[in-house]
Amino acid sequence: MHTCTDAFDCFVSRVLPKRTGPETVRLFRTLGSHVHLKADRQLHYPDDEPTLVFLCDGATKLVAHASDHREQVLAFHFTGDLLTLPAHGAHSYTLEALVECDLMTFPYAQFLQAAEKHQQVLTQLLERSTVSLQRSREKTLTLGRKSALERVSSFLLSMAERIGRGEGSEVKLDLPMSRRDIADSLGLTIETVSRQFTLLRDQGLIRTQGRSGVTLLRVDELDRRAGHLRVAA
Amino acid sequence: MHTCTDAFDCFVSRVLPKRTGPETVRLFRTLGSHVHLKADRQLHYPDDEPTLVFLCDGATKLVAHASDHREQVLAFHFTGDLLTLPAHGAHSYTLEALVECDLMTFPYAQFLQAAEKHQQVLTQLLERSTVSLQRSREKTLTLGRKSALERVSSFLLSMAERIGRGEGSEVKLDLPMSRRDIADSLGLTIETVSRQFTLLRDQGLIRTQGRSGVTLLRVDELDRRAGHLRVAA
DNA sequence: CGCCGAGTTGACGAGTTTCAAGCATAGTGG
DNA sequence: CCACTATGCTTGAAACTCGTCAACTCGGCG
Repeated sequence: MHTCTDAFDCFVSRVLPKRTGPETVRLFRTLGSHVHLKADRQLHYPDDEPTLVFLCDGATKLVAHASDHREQVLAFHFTGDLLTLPAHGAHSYTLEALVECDLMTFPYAQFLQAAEKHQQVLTQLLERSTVSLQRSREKTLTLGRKSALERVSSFLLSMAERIGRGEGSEVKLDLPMSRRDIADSLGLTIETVSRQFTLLRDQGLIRTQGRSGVTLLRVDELDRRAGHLRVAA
Repeated sequence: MHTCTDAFDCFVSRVLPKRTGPETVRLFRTLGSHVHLKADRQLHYPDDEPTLVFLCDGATKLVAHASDHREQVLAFHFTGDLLTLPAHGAHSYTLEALVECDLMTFPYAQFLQAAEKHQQVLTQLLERSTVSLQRSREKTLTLGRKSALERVSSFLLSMAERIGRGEGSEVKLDLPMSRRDIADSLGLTIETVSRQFTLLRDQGLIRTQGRSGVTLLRVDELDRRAGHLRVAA
C-alpha cells in the first residue's frame, strides 16, 4: 500500500527527468491529485476536458463506449504507464481499475502549460504518446484483418512482452483482466476467446492455471499463429 | 505544382510556430528532404528507424502489412497533416500516395533532437501525435465493435469532417481513395463496402456521383447509423 | 467509341455470434 | 477445514453476418 506521497514520488522518478529541481516537483505536485481505486471501479473525471493519468501501481483498462451498451477496450495499462483519458466526443471513454490501483491525475491543459518550460517533460510526454500510438496501430491491424485465433495469439504475446516473467523458454503470465475484458479488447465474444484458449491448449502452445494464470510454452509457434511477418532471413 | 522551396515554406508555416527565427528554419531545412510521389507510389525509407513526414500537398494512406498479403490502412492523411512512419516491428508499414503528393521527410530521432531546444515545436509534435492517437482509438472502436453499415457510416462522417464541403444541410465529398482503400481501412472487403454504399443510397442518406463523389444528405441519420452515442439532451 | 479496370450484384459458405446449458473456480460461512 | 454458492468460464448447437467466388455493369481514359 502506498501513501499519497509515495505515489507522487513514484511519478516523479518515472516520468519527470532525473535531477528535476525541487521547485519543479512542487509545481507538478500542486497540479495533480492522488486517486485510489478499488478493483472494478472507474475514474470519475470532468468529461469536458482530457485528463493525464499516471498509474503509480496496479492495472487499468481504457474503455470506449458506443451506442447499445457495446464496449471496446482500447488499451490496458500497468504500473508506471502514463496515459491520456480523452474528453467525450462521438463516443465516451472511461478508465477502469482491473485490480486495486493508485494513480495521479492531472488536468491535461494545465499539465501541458506547466510542462512547456521543461523540455524534458515534453519529450517524455511525446515519447509515451508515440508508444501509445504505436500500440493502438498494432491493435487496429489486429482488429481489422485478423482471425479470432490470431487475435488471441497476438494478445498473449503482447501481454508476455509487458508483464511476462520468462522462465527458460517458457513465459509465465498472471492476467489481471477477465475473459470479458480480453474479448472487449479483441473485438470478440467471451465464448470465442474461450474457444481459442482451448484450441491453443489442445495444440500444446499454452498451459492455463486457474482463471488468470497462463504459461506460453512455444513462443515461436504463437508468433506464427499471430500472423506476424516472418523475419526475412 | 509546388517547388521544393514552396513545400518547405508550407511546412514551416503550418508546423513550426509563428515567428520562428531564420536560423531555426535553416536548421530544420537541412534535416528534411523533399519528396514528390506520383499516385499509387510508396515512400521508400530506411526500415530501421522511424520517419517524420509532413504532407505539403496531396493525400496518402498509411498501410500496415500482415502475413499472407493482408493489408490494413491505419490512417488517411491530407494536405497539412504531420505523421510518423513507424520502423518495422512485428509488422511492416508503408506510406502510399493516393494522388500526386509533395512531402517533406525527416529522420525522426534527428528531428526530435533538433526540436528539443524549441519547445513550441515539441508542443506541435505532441499535439499532432495526440490527434493521431485519438483518431486511432476511434478506429479501434469502429473495427472492434461495429457492423459493416456502422463502419461505412462512421467513415463517411469522419471524411466529411476532414475534407467535406458543406452546402446547406448537405456535405459534398470527393474521395481520393478507392473502394479497396476504404475496405482496407474498415476491415471489410470491397464487396461489403459497395453493398453498404448501395444500402445508404437506397435509404436516401447519400448520393453518389461517379467513383469518387459522395454527397451526405442526412448527416443526423448517418450519425445514428454510425452507432454514435446520442447526446443526452 | 471502345476498352480496361473499378465497382456492383448475386449465390453460397466459412467463421463468429448468439443462445442455452453445464462446469470450474474462488470466495464465504458453517 | 470443507461444503456451499455465486460468478466466471467452457462447451455445444443454431443463426447470422460478412467473406469468397463469379458474373456483370459502369465510368473514365485513350
